[in-house]
Amino acid sequence: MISQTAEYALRAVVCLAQNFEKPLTTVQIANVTKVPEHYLSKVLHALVKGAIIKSQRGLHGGYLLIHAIDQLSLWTIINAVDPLKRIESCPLKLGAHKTNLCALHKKINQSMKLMEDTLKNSTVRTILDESSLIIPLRES
Amino acid sequence: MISQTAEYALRAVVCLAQNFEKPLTTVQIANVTKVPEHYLSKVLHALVKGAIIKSQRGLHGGYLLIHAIDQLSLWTIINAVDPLKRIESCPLKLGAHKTNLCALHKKINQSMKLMEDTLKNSTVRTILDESSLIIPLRES
DNA sequence: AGATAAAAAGATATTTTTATCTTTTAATTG
DNA sequence: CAATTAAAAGATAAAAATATCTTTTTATCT
Repeated sequence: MISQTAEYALRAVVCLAQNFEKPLTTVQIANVTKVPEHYLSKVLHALVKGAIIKSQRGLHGGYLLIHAIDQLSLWTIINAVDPLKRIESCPLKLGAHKTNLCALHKKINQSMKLMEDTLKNSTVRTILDESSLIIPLRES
Repeated sequence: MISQTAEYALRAVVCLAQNFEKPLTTVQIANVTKVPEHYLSKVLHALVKGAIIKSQRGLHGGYLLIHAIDQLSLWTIINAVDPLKRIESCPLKLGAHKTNLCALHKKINQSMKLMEDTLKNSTVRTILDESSLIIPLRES
């Protein structure tokens, strides 16, 4: 439903949000998020290209969030690495359904929109603030 | 978001619902739904195993719906071929998050639940009834 | 019983996603 | 400038999803 890659991206950004002062390296993020290190490196790169985070090479380098955490939605993060594509046109390519999706695809699309809207309305800050005793990525 | 396989299953069931009197063969369904014939055969088989449809071999055989179309939800169909798995436990396997998901996974899960609920509340009848000029799977 | 129709089952292939490993490039520090 | 650190880039591998093709089994009809 949400790809592994998207889940990894969300973890990485939450991790960066929890440590927003200093750059974190791939290895550090991998340790906290439990994402395979080398795969994470690709995901982080996608987030850089998607302008969610920025990277700094060399000593004391690593990754930093670009956005304020209350401006950054889960949807934005997911979309940077693995767009949740809605149904824009008839999957069967029926001409008659071009402008108007049929009830089946409308309904599927609507259900996906609800999910999308929820993710659009959830900022990283929401996630950090809602954590009480259970802190994202933290064991205790 | 919804797998290709699930989309195919939905199309197949809608097709059967539109022709509920007589069994339709794989080839017939494939033609209407524009699903690759041999792949469809696997999907239909999964629907049989999932007790959504029944099959009849031999001459005049094919597939038939088992359920009344107003008892059958899109979710049930999708689940038979490609379960939309919600987040049941912490993907990081953090002990502290065992009973209580963290805010991140709660939120992802909640967004998936909305989608799931929409699909649970949509029956095949809803889909057929809502079609006015635009009929599912039909060109004109 | 024999011919035919159609699903079931199984084998193989292709594509996409996820994961790993290595080499290259860029930044920092002494 | 040399050494070190870390991201970027590229190459390869493994796994999962999707697709195709062939053979087998079961049912129907004459």
